[in-house]
Amino acid sequence: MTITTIDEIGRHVAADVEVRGWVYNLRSSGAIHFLLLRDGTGILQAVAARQDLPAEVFEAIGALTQESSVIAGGIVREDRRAPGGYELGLRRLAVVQTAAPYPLTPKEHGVEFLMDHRHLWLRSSRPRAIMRVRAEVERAICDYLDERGYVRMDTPILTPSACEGTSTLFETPYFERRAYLAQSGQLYNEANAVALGRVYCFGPTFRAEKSKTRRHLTEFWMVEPEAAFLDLEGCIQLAEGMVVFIVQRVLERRRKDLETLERDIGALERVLPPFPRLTYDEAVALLKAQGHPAEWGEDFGGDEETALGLRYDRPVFVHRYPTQCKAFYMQPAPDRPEVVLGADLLASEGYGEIIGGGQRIHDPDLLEQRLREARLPREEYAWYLDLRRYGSVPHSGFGIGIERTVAWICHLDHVRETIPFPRLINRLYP
RNA sequence: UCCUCGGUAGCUCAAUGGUAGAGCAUCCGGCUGUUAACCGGAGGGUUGUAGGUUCGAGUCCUACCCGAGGAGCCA
Repeated sequence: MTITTIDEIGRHVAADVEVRGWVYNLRSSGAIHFLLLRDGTGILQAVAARQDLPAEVFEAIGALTQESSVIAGGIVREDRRAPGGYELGLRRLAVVQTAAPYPLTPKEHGVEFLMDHRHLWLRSSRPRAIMRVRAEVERAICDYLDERGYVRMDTPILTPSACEGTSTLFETPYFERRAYLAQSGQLYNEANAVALGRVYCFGPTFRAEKSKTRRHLTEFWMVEPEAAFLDLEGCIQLAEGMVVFIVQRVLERRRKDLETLERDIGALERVLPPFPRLTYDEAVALLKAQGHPAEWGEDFGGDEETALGLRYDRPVFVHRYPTQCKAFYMQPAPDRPEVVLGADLLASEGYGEIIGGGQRIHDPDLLEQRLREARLPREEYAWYLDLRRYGSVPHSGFGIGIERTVAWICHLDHVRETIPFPRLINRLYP
């Protein structure tokens, strides 16, 4: 007798095995019970025939409730009538716990109810598939960067300054002072990149914006690579290679989960280099031609990002945004200071921005000037300015949002399904 | 903060201003190959909250609360 998981059940045909898991569903026909078991790796039909089991065990199976935990033993056999092609002919069954009436029935539920029961909802097929894709995306990103000599250096979550930009931060007491939850590892990454050459951080970020849209969370995860001696072109190539690598890896290792989600796999298979590139100027012209009220100098809204992303069958880079709508540290183009050497990557199928980044200012005088123009307190940035005083070099980096990337790859309606316990403006429980 | 839509049984939803119902879930019974199984029966309600109009309000009016979608916002 061997203990096995459901995903490996096919290796044990005709063997006596034990499966440990939970009751997903029970159908009964009087003298035969069909018990669907799940164990986190898959779903298996277990069949209990009256003649094969002691009467009390047969009765106990018939009385099982959804999500009761059990240890089931029996003979594995192939059967075309069974979901998945294999089933377990039950010989033994021990009930670990009989579950109370389970709130999530095998019927449709509304968003609010599901979100209130997120701790239970995670047991369902769809969230399980999404979580496996998310884990694969995270691992692919780390593998891609590790293979290219990038060193993971985690940046602080508690930070002293509230004045990094226009975004609203979460504030928290810090002994006798105040601290703020990080909205990016960007600035610290730049210090790290000068120390180790190529680095990345991978952590949660926090934004206290009152955004209520399908692409915003207040707590989300970002990977941010940063490299010394990297220009905008190198930065774009690094980002393009990463996105292609992620998609290929998910297609290779998590195809079953994409099928569970009924994802159009052909659309993902078309995500190959080179990605189209538009300058911001070209993007504005295209949007105007389509009737969008895009004005030069304004950042794109959700509708504009969606419209641009829908034009191509793979993600599109938009680069050289107006200096006025981007962060103070973005490097102005040498021949055209009204635009910066930055690029955003807009996902295909209308999913909007998944990557933002570019080249940073390396000239100390220019950085001081931009700090003044942005009315940021110089003393808060003394250490950041130091990076330009001691061996400053051109450098670049970008941030990729995990949740938006997973939502795009899984083709989900909302980023809240890409993280186990999403934090939204009106959602802190569970 | 603004706009739109919504809140009825544990869940998903019905109900011309006139007796609050169905499916699923739960409980009882039936069925030896079920596929969100099926068949029969039972229990289950302060219709988001507070007012108002009316002979009579789930339904109409006002305010508030909660949720969804979107806008603004979002280095």
